[in-house]
Order: sequence, then C-alpha cells, then structure tokens
Amino acid sequence: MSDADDGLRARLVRVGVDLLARDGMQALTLREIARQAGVSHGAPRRYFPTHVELLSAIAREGFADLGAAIHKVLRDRRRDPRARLVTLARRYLEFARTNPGMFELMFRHDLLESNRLGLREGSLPLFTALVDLVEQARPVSGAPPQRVAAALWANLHGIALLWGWGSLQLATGDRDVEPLLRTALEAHLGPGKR
Amino acid sequence: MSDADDGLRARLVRVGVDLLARDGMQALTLREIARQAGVSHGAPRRYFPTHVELLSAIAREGFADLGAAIHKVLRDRRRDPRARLVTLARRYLEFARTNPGMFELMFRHDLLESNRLGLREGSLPLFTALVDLVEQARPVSGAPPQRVAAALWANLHGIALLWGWGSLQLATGDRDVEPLLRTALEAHLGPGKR
DNA sequence: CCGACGGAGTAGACACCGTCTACTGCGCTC
DNA sequence: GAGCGCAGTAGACGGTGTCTACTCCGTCGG
Repeated sequence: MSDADDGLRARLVRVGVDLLARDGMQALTLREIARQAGVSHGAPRRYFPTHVELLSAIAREGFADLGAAIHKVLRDRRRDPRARLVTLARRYLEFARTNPGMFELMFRHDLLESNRLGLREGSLPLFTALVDLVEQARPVSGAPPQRVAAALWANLHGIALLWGWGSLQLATGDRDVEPLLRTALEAHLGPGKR
Repeated sequence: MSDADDGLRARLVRVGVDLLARDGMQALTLREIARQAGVSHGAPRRYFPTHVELLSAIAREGFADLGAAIHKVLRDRRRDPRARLVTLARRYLEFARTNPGMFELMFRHDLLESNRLGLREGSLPLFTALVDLVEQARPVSGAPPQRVAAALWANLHGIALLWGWGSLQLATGDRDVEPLLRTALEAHLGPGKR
C-alpha cells in the first residue's frame, strides 16, 4: 500500500534510487526508470520536464542521506571536535563505498542541474559547520580554517574517488581505507590526542 | 602535409583531442569525430572496434602529456625535493585547469578501458617516484611514505576536481588555487623550509 | 597484361536514447 | 449530465553506438 500509490513523482524517484543502487549509473535512463515504474516513457515528463531534472531529484535524495549522516555527527556535542571530524570523515567514505552509484551521480556535474539541488543551499551551511569544527579541533595554525577545511574536504573526496576505483589500494598496499584516512586527518589536523 | 596524411588512426585521435579541447566531453561522440575527420561513421571501427577504445586512445594522449609534465619535475635533481613537489602539484592543477575536457575524460572511469591505458603501467612508476620524493622531502613521520604520497595525491586530485567546478572558491573565498595548494602541501609535508 | 584478392572506407539497418506532440480516458465541477 | 482539465499513452523525430553487406581500388601472381 505504501509502495505503489504515493504519486508517480515520488515513485519515479524511488525507482530511480533503487535502480541506481542495483544496476549503476548506466542503467539510469529515463525510459528504463519509466519502465520499472510501470508507466510509458512519456509519463515522467509531466513531473520532470527533462532527464536532468529527474536525475537531479534522485541525486537530491543522495545529498539528503549524506547530509543527514554528516549533520548528525556535526551537532553531537558530547564528543570532542577531533573525534567528530574522524567519524564525519569515516561516514563520508562509507557513504561512497556503500552507495557507489549514488556517489557517482551526485558528482556527475554534467548530468545535474548544478544550481539548487541542495548543493549550494544545502551543503554550504554544512561546510561552515565543518569550518567551525576544524577551528575547534586544530589548536593553532597559519592558514585560515576555511582553507584547512576546504583542503580536508578535497582530500576526503579525492580519497573516496580514487579508492572507489581501486587506484589507492595498490598504491598503498592497504586493504582498508582507515589507515590512509588517519594519515590524511593527521596531516590536516596535526598529530592525534596523545 | 603533416596534417592530413598520417593514417586515419592517428587523425582520429588528433581530431578527438582537438574536439575535446574545443567543445568538451559531450561533443566527443564517435560519429562527430568521424565527421570532423571527414570519414563515414563506420570508418573508425577498423582501428577502434568500439567507442571506448577510441576514447581510451584519446585519453592516453592526455596521460602522456600530464605524465611528461610531471616526470620532468620528478627527475630534476637540481632543486630540493620539497620544491619539486610544489611544482609538481602546481603542474597537476594547471593541467586540470587548462585542459578541463581532457582531465574529465581521463578520469571518466566508465568511458575508458580501465586496463592498460597507461594508468596501471604508466602511472605506477610515476607514483613510486612520488613516494621517493615524499620520503626525501619529509624528514620524519609516523606514516609510511606510500600512504603519505597516496594521501597527497588524493588531496591534489580532489582539489583539482572541486576547484574545477567552482565549489572551493566560494568555500574559501579565494580567487586563486595557490593558497589552498600551499595549505594542503604544508599539511602533508610539514611546515615550509624555515 | 590482366584478373583475383584483400584491406579501407561507405552506407544502411538496428535497437536504444531523450524530447516533443497529438491523442485518449476519466474524474470533477458547474 | 455536459464539459473541462489533468494524467498518462503512443508514435514520431533526430541522435547515438554497433553491426553487416557492399564497393572501390591498389597490389600481387600468373
């Protein structure tokens, strides 16, 4: 009951998310989504005038998931800033690992309407929160915290990407990302608590 | 003379590289390349059985260029390791900035034959050279140099990517990558000469 | 000298894609 | 109960990558 009848719009997005998780990006055609949703290939057009808008709606789901996972860590005041940054980073990499298709879509700039999409509006406050956290976690440094946060974010993203297609495991010889992650974090935040 | 008659194979690759630089990834269809080369859409098939193989040949050109730019820096023994790492990083980012289409293609894993392509065979020795350089440049640390090198590489790549589509300039407020690059390098290699 | 052969490129078909448009139901309102 | 409007259908269009049948033309063997 909750499965079929909540409007075609939502169903299309849901089908898209599932299809993406199951068969990856290359299966995520407009016509295939419509097929899986049991409607004709012209039906999506009423809700998503263009393929890009449908993909963007699907990606928005991914951003929401990732944002939720991260925001939860950001606002957890019980643990010290550094520990929160570590788990935040871990969540990011884990998201990329467990949702490879979604992660790919989310940053396939050419397939998304780069405006809205909660990438400007939704992730900028998230970034400023990251800046705060970095500022708290890193006692003192020459560089402004925004730059450190940006460098850290880029590092995280790069690791997620390169690890995702296997380049880094044979470069490092590691089987798990964790050591590399620790190395990167220590680089940006200074040595651990001790 | 050197322009037209060096075989269709080479011409297709050359046309592809130009087209990619001029009109970006989305213009790089098999048929368009054939059109620009002045042959029928079936002609490329004799030399590149599949679109993926043609794209891979084009990307290989990019890897060669990037590799040449980087290798030159790696083997320049006149400057100290740290300075070499800085220019290496700068070259990487500059390549991404000046050849955005090629850079995109080179890491569009889904469009390339992920084997050969000089990404395994060609860039692994390049990576070990990077490891050496890191080892020389960084006096002492807990993490093995391979991990540090991997983290650095990922950081570089992430910066190139995120900067490329404008996410980082409004996060940092910077107009140039250089400060961010310095921050990242200092993070991974320790504070400057001093 | 000339006929057969083979490689290089052509041209058309196929299935699939995203978009557009004319159309059909069907429920709802006046 | 008649009309209207919206949701979804179905087919066309131009584009794509792949496949295949074909033509052309240079080269080689007799």
